[in-house]
Amino acid sequence: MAKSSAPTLLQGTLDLLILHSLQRGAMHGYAIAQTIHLLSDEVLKVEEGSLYPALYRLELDGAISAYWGVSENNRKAKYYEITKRGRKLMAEQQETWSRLSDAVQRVLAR
Amino acid sequence: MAKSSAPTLLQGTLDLLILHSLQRGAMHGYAIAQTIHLLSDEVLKVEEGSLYPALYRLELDGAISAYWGVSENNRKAKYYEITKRGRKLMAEQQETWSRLSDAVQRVLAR
DNA sequence: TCGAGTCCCTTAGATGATCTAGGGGTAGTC
DNA sequence: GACTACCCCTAGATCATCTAAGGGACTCGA
Repeated sequence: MAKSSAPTLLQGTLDLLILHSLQRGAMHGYAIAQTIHLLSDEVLKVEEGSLYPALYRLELDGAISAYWGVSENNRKAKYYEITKRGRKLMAEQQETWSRLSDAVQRVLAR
Repeated sequence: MAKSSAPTLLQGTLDLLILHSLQRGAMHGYAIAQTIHLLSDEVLKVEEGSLYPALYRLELDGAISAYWGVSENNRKAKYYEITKRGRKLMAEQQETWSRLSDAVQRVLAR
């Protein structure tokens, strides 16, 4: 029962992190994972088996759109852009995240 | 796909919140849920269907121990106490929570 | 030129926390 | 006598994430 391995992500934050990354412009999946890893000072790690299904979900939902291109390393890569709907979704999720994480902080502080 | 209803809890924080609540002394389940609700300024809401299985898990794991008693309202109630093992677990989970939520904050701030 | 390493994508299946939605019993109050 | 608040329990579903696999293509050093 005791889960020994440290989690690499907080449940429920992946979509938000992805959408936030895409705000700076189109990126391919692999780069999104790297960006999150780096911007979090290597604390957060997005597994590929989590990332790609999440991208698929977000695309289905209309939050992002995809097109095939070529990466800086000259490899075929699927680029994602955030849509208007995606920006709205991101704002909502960021608001929710703030509300809840602040609430947890409050409880733990008392 | 679009989940419309606002979540009432951050996934992965329930055990931590419960253990933290029990630090002040023994409490019965119903009161734990109320405490979390109140201390979070009514933002966090613990459903009974989440709470009791979590208490059962924690007891199985040896993080808390239980005994039957009578509540302030003169009702039969199951009281829980945090164990030494539970305090250790709580410290670890609090550390993990801080690390990860800070990391999310960092990413979102950039 | 060949092998290793990195880059990039995909997917099936397992896992596990939480919620939904039911159940039931008891005490106090109108 | 009914109603409300208090208190506990559990089966089943849901859903995000991870594990673990597989594959193709480019680059660079030996």
